[in-house]
Parts: sequence; structure tokens; C-alpha cells
Amino acid sequence: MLNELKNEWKKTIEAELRSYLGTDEIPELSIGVPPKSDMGDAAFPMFPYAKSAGKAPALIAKDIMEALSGKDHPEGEMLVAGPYLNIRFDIPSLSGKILEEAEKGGDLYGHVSDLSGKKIMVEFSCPNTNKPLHLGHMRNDSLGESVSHLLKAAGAEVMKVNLINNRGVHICKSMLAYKLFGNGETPESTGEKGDHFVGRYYVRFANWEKEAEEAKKANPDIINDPSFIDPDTEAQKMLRLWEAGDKETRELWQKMNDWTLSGLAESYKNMGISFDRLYYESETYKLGRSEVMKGLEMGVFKKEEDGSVQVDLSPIGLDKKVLLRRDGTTLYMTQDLGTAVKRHEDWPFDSLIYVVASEQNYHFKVLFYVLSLLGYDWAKELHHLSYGMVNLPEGKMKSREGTVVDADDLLEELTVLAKNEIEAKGREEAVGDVSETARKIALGALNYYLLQVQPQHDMVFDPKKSISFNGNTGPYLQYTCARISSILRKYEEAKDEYDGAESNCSLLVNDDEKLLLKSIESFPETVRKAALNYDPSIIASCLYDNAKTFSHYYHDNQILKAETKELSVTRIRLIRALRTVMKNGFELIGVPYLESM
RNA sequence: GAUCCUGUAGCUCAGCUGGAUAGAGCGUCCGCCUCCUAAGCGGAAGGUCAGCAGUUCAAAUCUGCUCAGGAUCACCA
Repeated sequence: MLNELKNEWKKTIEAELRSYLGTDEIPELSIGVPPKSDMGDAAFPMFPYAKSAGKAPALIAKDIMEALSGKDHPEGEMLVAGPYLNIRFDIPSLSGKILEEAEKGGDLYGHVSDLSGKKIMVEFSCPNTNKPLHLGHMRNDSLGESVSHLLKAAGAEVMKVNLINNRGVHICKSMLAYKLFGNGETPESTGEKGDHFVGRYYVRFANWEKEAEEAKKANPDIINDPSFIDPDTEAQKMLRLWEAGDKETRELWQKMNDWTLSGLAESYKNMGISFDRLYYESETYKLGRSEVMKGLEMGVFKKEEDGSVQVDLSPIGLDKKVLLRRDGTTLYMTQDLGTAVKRHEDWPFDSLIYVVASEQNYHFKVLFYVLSLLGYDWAKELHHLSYGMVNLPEGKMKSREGTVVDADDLLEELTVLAKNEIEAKGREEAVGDVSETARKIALGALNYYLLQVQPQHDMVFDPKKSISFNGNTGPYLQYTCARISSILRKYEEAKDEYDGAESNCSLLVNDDEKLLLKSIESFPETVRKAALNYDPSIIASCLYDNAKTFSHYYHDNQILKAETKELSVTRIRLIRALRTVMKNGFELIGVPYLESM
């Protein structure tokens, strides 16, 4: 609505400028926003026309305003602010329409149709089955889930997929450690969550490996000692057994995978993450071979003298890449090739988005190129949503140094903190289910924290300070929304008192009310921008601005006991529309909505 | 060495399709609960937007170079 108006103004002013300057060739007029709301709602700078007019920008602004004021022009009031020609819209007269849109839209307000008819697959998470999730995975999961919601809100049909990395030598490592040191214990017998149980054996292997290294360093001859077992050699041996389908190895593998996966499923559930389809690397890792063979026949790949198959990447400024080992076995790249092709067969998508850390930029650049060499025209619709690392104040998280922030632990700690807050404020009764509310606050805090940073940027997480419930945080947004809900509840309870009072949008005249109206009006535009850029941080900052404005508004103005009943009823409409925007926005960034907190 | 990413307040981050006085939160200091939830609100202090040069009427924003940090460049995944 406001955008259309701005564009109409732009065209009108440009037309006037053409006749003013006596030429059709004028620089495009840019649309800005004045720094303060009392300066108007749209700003058109006149600088670019100063030279050809031979006049100061301020004078041009004045002339154009005078010229236009006698003519037909779009809705709004012109004012000159130095070198700018500003337009002030009559927000109160538009506010009825704005609120109606939001009321009509309801839970779907903010949804747009830019991507309607598009089928988009989003791949994210992709855990290993040898350890639990950590903070880095959480950023991936939050992003993947949020982007999926954004794409749906933009009209797309979305398929969320996960690729479980359940094979390879790293998986064998935890299996081997369990086999040697496990003594038959199980998650049930120790009372551990399955993924943590298996993860403990993965760590056990790493320690064993370290001990063996030291033993070898102390006594190089030890490798000839028949009683010495080299961990890495042993793990490789196990991998070969696995690939050969050895019954005992496969059974152990199956058992440990199940343990991990049931643990991961619980974590996903707690984090509000879900998938429409799971792919398992054990089922996909061989899929790429026939694609590579096809490429060989097509002549786009080359068989080297040593028997390996390689692709020449010089057209995209890179070196060479092996696609099939000389022994004919497959690689990560081979697997991803096959998986992509299979996915397109399973569900012919218009676009596939890989949510994977920026460390793998090279891999995806090559993958997309190779798929295009194979003649898949959908290869150009593949996107790598590359996101930055989550670092600690002292640098990278390192499992060896035990600095990895475990996902379950973090969520649990936050839940306890939230619970303490609820109790400290004496809100147990108001909140109802304390544990459930605490859990939702924790989740809101975490998702908001992870999503407020632009995906591409690395971020720093300080376990001691980072997650707070005050200020620019998820709980602040939840709190603001809960206050709105509280007012709306009270209004419903005392509705009789407002009988006969009609809402009158022309009463919404103060600055905060105008800001909120503008934000409500532009919410669909905000969603569109976030969806098309795969960037949830745009939603996060919009919601934060709203919460901030509302808090200020709330502090200075009575809603239920405004000067007149009419005004109260109108403000109720405003904050109800605001809650719609907040709630719908929450949905997009994984912040649970709370009726009360 | 090559390629890519990043550098904005003490810390964590916005702002970047060039436009008016560079914004938040945390932390520090000072105020505000007879009032719809103080997980709140207001105020103060805090900046050479890494540096240099260029393009432009106008540069945190675009270009180049320099410096600093990170990632990648495996017949690992």
C-alpha cells in the first residue's frame, strides 16, 4: 500500500523533473526514508539534478513542490526539507485499510505469493550417527527450519530433507571402541540418552588413539609387537567388513545407529525441528557411480592412467577433482551427485537449497558445476545457503579440548534458567505449566540468538554471557507479546464496558501508533525480502523493532483506560493487528508464542 | 601460495540496491513500580565505520591496494 504510493509519487516527481529540466534523460529518482518521522514518510533527494538544472538542490525541491501542488498528484502532503522533497502520508486515513488487511489475513497475514507453484527442497542438519548435536548443528537446524517456514510463507511448496551420515570410518570408530570397551552396556543399562552414549565411545576411541600415538612415539618398535593394536588400522579393517556386509559388524552398526538416532530424534523434537523425508548415507553412498560413468561416456569426465575418474575444473577457475577412486570406490562428492539426482527423481523440485556451513563452499561450487556438466538443467537452481561458524570467545569449539557446547545440555541449562526466572518473579500461577513455559522461553532465546545474526557471518557465543533474557532477545519479544495478549484478554473480559464505542482509525495519531501501523503494513514486504534472501535475521530485527516501539507506546499510553472508549477500542484493534504480526513472525523464526509469561 | 568470507562503541550484533545527526542490546553510571506483566521504560557516557587511495554533488555502503582475522584448496566426510 505505502510502497505503491511511494512509487506513484516517484513517477509523478520524475515526470515533473523531466519537464523542469527540459530533457527525458534524467537520473533515476531514489526513494529514501527521512531520519525522523516528523519529516515525512518518504524522501526524494534532489542532488542528482542540481548540475543540469544549474540550481541548488533545495531550490529544485521547492520548485517541484510548487509546480506539483497545482496539479493532480498521488495522496500525501509534500514538504521541502533542505535538498529533499519529502512526502507525508496521511497514515490515519490509511490505517483503517492497514488494520483490515491484517485482520483479514489472520494467521496467514504476511504470507505472499512470490514463490507460489514452486517446489523447493531444503536440506539441512545432516548429523553423524556417532555423537550428539552441538551448538554448530543448532545454528544449522534453526536456519534450515526457519528458511523452510519463510519459503512456505512466500508461497512455495517445501520439502525438508535430512541426510543421515551413518557410514564411514568415523562411524566405525565409535563401534570399535564399544566393541572393545563396552562390556555389553547399553543406553538402557546406563540410563544415558542414546546419542550421548554412542558419543562417549567416539571420545573413548579418540583417547585410545592418542594413547597409541604416544606408545608409538615412546617405542617405535611397538608396532611389531603382536599384542599391540593400532586403532586406525583396526577402524579401517572394520569399515571393510562393513562394506562387505559382514553380519556381526552390520548388526552392531544397526544397533548403535538406532541408539544415536533415537537420541537425535528427541533432540530434534525438543528443538522444534522436523523433516519430511530422511535420506541415509548408507543407502545413497553408491548412487553417484552410474552418474560418473554417464559423464565418462558423455566425455565430460576423464579416466586417468591410474584408473581414477576426474573432472577438469579449469573452466570455473579450479583445479581437478577426483570423482571415483582408482579402486572404483566412491567419495563424498560422488555420493552427493547421486543423491541430488535421486532427489530430483523422487520429488522434481524447482529449487534445492543446501543449508551447510561455509567451510564447504568449495564442495558445493564443484558439485553444482559437475551436475551442470552432466546436463541437468536444474543444476542452476541449486543453492548453497552458506552460513558462518559459531565460535567461542577463545576461538573454535574443539572436541579434544572439551569446549564443544552440547545442544541438549545448553537447552536444559536455559530451561532451568527460565524456570528460575519464572519463580523469582512469582509468575508460576499466571504461567500455568511452568516447565513447558520455561522450555518455550529457552527455545525462543536460543532460536532468536542464532537467527538474529546474518547467516553468512561467523558469530561468537560466550556460554557465560551470550544467552540472556533481557534486551534484544527472544524472551523480550515473547514478553512483549504476552503483555499484548494480557491486555486483549482483559478487554474481552470487560467487553461490556465498551459497548457502543466504535473504532475510529483517525484517532491513531501519535508517533508510535504511526510506526506500528507502518510496520504492520510492510510486514508482507518484510517476509518477502527475508524469504527471497533466505535470511531470517530480517524477520528478527523487524520483530525487535516492533517490540521496542510497543514497549515505549505501552509505557506512555493507556490502552484499556484511554481518554475515550472509542480510543480504547481503536487501540485494541491496533495491538491486535500487532500481535498478529508478532505471532506470525515468531512462527517464522522458531520463537514460541506465549499467552502469558 | 591461490580462492572465498569477515573487520562498525569495552563486548555481541544491526545498518551496506550510495543520501539528512552511524543504531540497538549487554556492560558502566543516573532515574522510574498507588497505574493494562519492571523479562519493562527514560536518560548519560562510549565511534578515525581496520588503514590508504579512487569514483561521486554525496561513501560505513561502490572500486583498488595494504593490514588483521577466519575458511577452503584430500583418491576424508
